[in-house]
Amino acid sequence: MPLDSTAPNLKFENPDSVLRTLRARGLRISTARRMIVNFLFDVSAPVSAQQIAAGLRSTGLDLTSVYRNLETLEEHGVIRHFHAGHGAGRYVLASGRDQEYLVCDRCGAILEIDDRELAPLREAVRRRFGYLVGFAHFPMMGVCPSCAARDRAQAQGAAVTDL
Amino acid sequence: MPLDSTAPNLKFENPDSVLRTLRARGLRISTARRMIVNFLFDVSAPVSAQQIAAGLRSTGLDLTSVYRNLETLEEHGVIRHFHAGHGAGRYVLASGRDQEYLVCDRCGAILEIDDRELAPLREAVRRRFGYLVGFAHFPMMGVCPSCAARDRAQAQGAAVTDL
DNA sequence: TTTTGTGCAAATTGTTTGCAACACG
DNA sequence: CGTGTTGCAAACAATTTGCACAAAA
Repeated sequence: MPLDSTAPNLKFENPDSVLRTLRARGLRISTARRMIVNFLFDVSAPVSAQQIAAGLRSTGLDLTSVYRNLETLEEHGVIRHFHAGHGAGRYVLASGRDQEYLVCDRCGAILEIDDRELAPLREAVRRRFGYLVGFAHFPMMGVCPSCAARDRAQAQGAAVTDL
Repeated sequence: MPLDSTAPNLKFENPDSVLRTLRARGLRISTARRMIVNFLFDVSAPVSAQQIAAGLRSTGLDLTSVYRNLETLEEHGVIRHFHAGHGAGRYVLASGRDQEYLVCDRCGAILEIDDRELAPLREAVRRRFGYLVGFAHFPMMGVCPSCAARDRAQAQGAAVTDL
């Protein structure tokens, strides 16, 4: 089980199955709720509350309602959120799998990783330092392959220039 | 070299050596500056701007000045800062070593680690995912040994109760 | 005396809260 | 119809910025 699990990590095929689940759990299906769930299905990538509100601006949806809905959706296990470095939290639909993340400091690229892939790494940290780490809520931050390549190219250029 | 290195990572024996360095770099030694440097030496632990301002409240030091000084001190390589999960950034004196951190989600405990100790781990991530990760600016977050022990104790108690 | 640095007020970003009106079931 | 939800205004926390004044060198 992942460290940050509070609510169950459910999996949904489509927006309606999410809404039905919410209904079954005693929540009402407001238009705001429906729009947010649809939006998350459409983008199918981690987005901020602002981005959701912006994407749904035309409908007059309020940022506050976005935050409140994200909170309830997360409580009921249909979404999750994590923090990609500085800046706003990112919300994603639950996938049924336990995912952790690798985020690029430079370009913001997000690499989703099945938590089993990082199990050896977490285990190594546990053995060495006694900490039970997790990268689902606070991802590992670093430089992605393409930014690293760009860095190397620049270093190369600089070296030539330096001659 | 650590990923987040911008300014040199210097090492100082005492507040005055810091101040002399700053002076040598053309900065003025204001009372605010001196107090902040002294404070960082006194606590010798990662602290927030608020904590610094609070610790020096009696002197009428303004939070804004704390932030501005921390910024210049960092630019000149005498301090560093990192983000321990939610909440305010933490500032520490530079140590001459490259350090990374492990932070407890629950109790906030901070474990300082020489970056060489995490080199194999970073290397494993690089090989497997291509990302060059670092834990100096965004530490690994997890549950520290004592919180984990407490969790286990509670689980034990719950299990007994559940009978 | 010339900059550099300071305090104070105000703006910014991300997020939360209080409350009256509203609408789902 | 009743209570879960909404929008709006306001509060909040962390941090930044503008500006006139103070103080190092």
